[in-house]
Amino acid sequence: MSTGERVSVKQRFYQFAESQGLRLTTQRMAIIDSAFDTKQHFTAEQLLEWSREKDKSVSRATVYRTLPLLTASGLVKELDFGKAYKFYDPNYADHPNHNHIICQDCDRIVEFESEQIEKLEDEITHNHGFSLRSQQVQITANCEEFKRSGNCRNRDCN
Amino acid sequence: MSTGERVSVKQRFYQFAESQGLRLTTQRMAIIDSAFDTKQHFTAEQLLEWSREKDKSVSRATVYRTLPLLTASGLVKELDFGKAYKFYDPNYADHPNHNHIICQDCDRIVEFESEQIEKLEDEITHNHGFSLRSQQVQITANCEEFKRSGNCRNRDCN
DNA sequence: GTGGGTGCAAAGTGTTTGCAAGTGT
DNA sequence: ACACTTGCAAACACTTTGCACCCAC
Repeated sequence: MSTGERVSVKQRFYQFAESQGLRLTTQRMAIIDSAFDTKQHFTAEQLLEWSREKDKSVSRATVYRTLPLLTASGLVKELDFGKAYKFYDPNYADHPNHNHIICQDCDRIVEFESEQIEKLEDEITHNHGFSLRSQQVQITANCEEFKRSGNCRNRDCN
Repeated sequence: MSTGERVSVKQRFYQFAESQGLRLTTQRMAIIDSAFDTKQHFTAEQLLEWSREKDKSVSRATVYRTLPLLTASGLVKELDFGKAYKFYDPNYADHPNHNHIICQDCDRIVEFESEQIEKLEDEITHNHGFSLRSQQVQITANCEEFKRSGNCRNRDCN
């Protein structure tokens, strides 16, 4: 939650970029900073918008060309919630095994971790003769509160 | 695994169709039969291909117009494995909470169930103030056997 | 200086839709 | 007969790419 934590993730990406010999253009820096200055899940379109606030010259093409670099670093994860567009999650550096509850009422996405589920997944995977590489749990849910009152306390959470 | 089981799922869809007042055109029947005559996960394109084997007049548009009917019945589930196209799984009638291991080496998709994971998911969801509507676990895995020998015993499984 | 990076616009890809013609009930 | 369905092709929405120019190293 601290700012220091965030900065360090960004720094980690810059290290990754350097190790790959990637050039640090102003456009790339605007995109990278936008991606790691938030804890929200974002879409390509949102990332473009944020990046343009920092550097008006950023084009959609460059955003799409930069996204694979972000995911290749392992610091951002691509998520597919079944919509036409993908979401990107910048919180995997700190919480590499977190999962998601997607509320159908308020469109909120809540993250959670469970060592017990991780352990079971690992067991099951090995029992089938595989080794686990990555995992993902998506829970689609409703909140009763929203149904009753037309509002939802989870709206404030994020 | 018995044929009887399969037929009954198909019957269940026909009941659903009737209850919704859907007309049973020859095209629809070709598509429905194709969907429920397999236990494999399929894409829209594969479903079109199978349906055309039964009735050459089936068009891509009709397949795409029928897929939402299949999922609306609850007997087929739409799955997103992060590819450009979606997969459809006709095994949800018998195993409504099953999950998937996706092997990166042999592209095999293995299904599994775990009451323990279900229970944990339910707990976690309620603890966050939600009620669970549906869930989905996707495990991406490697099989060591394939890496060593260039082959994979799971290739035969399905 | 030069090779990687960029913006633009065109192309791609899976999916959806308007419309006139066809068909199950 | 009438409303629901269909095939076709055009339209869509998101993403990718070819190309000439640009700029970080």
